[in-house]
Amino acid sequence: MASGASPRRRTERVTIRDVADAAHVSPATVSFVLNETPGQTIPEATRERVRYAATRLGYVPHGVARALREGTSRIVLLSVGTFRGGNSLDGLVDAMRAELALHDHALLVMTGEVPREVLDAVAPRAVVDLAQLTQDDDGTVVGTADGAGAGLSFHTRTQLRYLAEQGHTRIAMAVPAGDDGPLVAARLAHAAQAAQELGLPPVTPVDVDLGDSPLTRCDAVRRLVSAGTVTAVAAYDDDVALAVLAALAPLGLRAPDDLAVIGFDEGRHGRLWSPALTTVRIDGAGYGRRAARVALGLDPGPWDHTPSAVVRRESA
Amino acid sequence: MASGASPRRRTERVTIRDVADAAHVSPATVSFVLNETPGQTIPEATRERVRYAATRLGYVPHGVARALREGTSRIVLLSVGTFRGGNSLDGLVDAMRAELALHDHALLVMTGEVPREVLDAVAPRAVVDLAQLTQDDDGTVVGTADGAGAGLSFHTRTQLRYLAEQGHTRIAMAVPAGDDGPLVAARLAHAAQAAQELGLPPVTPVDVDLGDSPLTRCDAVRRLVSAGTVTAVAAYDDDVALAVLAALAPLGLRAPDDLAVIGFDEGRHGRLWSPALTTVRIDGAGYGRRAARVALGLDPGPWDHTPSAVVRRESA
DNA sequence: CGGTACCGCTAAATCCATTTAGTGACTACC
DNA sequence: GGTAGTCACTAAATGGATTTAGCGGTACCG
Repeated sequence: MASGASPRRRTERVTIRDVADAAHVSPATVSFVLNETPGQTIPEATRERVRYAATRLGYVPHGVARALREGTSRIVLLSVGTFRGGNSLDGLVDAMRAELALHDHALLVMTGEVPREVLDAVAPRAVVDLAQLTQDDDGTVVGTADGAGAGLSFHTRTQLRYLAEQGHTRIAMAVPAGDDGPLVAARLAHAAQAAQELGLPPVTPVDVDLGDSPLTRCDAVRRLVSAGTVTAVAAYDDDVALAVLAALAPLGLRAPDDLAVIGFDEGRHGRLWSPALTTVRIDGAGYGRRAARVALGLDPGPWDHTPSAVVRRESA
Repeated sequence: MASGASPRRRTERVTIRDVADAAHVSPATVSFVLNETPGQTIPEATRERVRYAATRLGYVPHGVARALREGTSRIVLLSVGTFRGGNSLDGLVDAMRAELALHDHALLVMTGEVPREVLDAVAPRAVVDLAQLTQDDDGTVVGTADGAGAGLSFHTRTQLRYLAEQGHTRIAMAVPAGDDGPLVAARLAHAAQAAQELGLPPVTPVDVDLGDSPLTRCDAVRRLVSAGTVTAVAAYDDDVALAVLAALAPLGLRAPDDLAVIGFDEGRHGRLWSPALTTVRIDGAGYGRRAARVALGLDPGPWDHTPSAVVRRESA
């Protein structure tokens, strides 16, 4: 059958059949060779023929066909949600990509929710949600109790420890107003835990309005300072920290003397500010590698993150 | 590996065959009805049966299978340089998504280059590069001269016009040092063109180092000001503008009196600065809609972007 | 009445890689 | 000699939707 009379080449695509024909074997054999399928006994001479033909023709397996057969594509989706600004994300993505590449997978990074149509068309091997990943409680998902969650809590401790070392004990944590996402909750929880471990009194949560109203921001900060309840603010991230710094100036206050401010997950703007923002630099690579391995169902291996470091500048 | 449980778990997926059986027709008929394939004569009674069965069973066509058959998935890939671009990107993405949804397509946003494996696994209908519209029908690039380019040039003119209205004639354009990307080149070209149209002398390009070296930044800015060659700076984007502002302070200079500074594509930080950054707000929606239509091979229709607006604050 | 046109629908091919079941040829061992 | 086992490889099924070719029937035209 399949009378070779009319090879209707619709596409230019080189298929496994082309390789098979060129190497004088069947498509099955080609698949076995190229995938190094275990349990097949194929002499080196044949393997060589197949590989040579594949290379010569420039054969690349059709990802879609493979996905149909295998059930999922060799893609992992990373959903970064509304995660904005943190520089550690770059490192995380790079490391994740590298680790996935070792296992013949690719990484697709998306912002926000993953729409069903995308899920359906891409059929990713796994979906990693950054929010879940960083969640403390051993998630249903990729995060494990001693995994990323512990990592985040670790970095929050770094942040608070620095303030404590500077002599601060009455500390607030500034979080973006109106954000009830899991990341905010996680940060507050980690702060509470870290405060306890460091022998500090509980941190006060403070909402900071990141919107267009400077007045609201100033209000929140004024209340903080005038009440004299706190001497330092650990911010949710660098953006929040900058908002706090921006609110200080019109009040005639200045960091770090009137209020020490430390950011988190170093961004690109803190450096430019005056006073320059002291913050915490997080190396995302460890998380990335780990997330990749978990996503593929592999043993994540030992925890290997680089300790977070305080970037000491002027604001704290 | 780590499993005795049968991996042969049949998927619960409802296929077109299930719908066909339930509606007592063939899969072909189901396909015709659900896709409203033109040229088929199917009585309303049958259509109703099919649609009812599909709804009742919760049938969703398998994107991968469809992509295999059709040659491409119903996904359009948008490749952006970086997530941290201007805010207009949000509007652009939203509008693009909406327009694509009208045609039963989904949008996938990626940072940076699209790796070949992803291209291969997703088989997108088209790839849109933010810097240059490209279509991936057969790998050919279909950048349109009056595409995003014309729009960008329009906004650059808005930026320069504002400075001209404030009485400035000697103007520099600050671009990120070390970035030789197409966007930078385009901005400079547009600025040259706009200057000519506005009857201004040519704008001076200035490299601004966004890296960790404040000294370099200050140098560049000092040269600008002390030479007295320019009185205003139009920045490549808000980040560059902030870097310029940050360089002014240690020199004892202040915007807008010593040097007027205007940003571009309003970001989130300019508002916080002192002096607050005057910038240009761009509505990305028009571009998004257009990009979507071009990607699908439809008539893009007339330009429908909202005119860009100057966000007047303090720095210019 | 023969021809044709259309209606309503279906069988089967197609897209491409993977994988199961198996075949023919050969060797090994009792 | 016969059974078993290995080797080297292949045919065919599989995944699910789309689409072409076409079938049996009715209606209409000349």
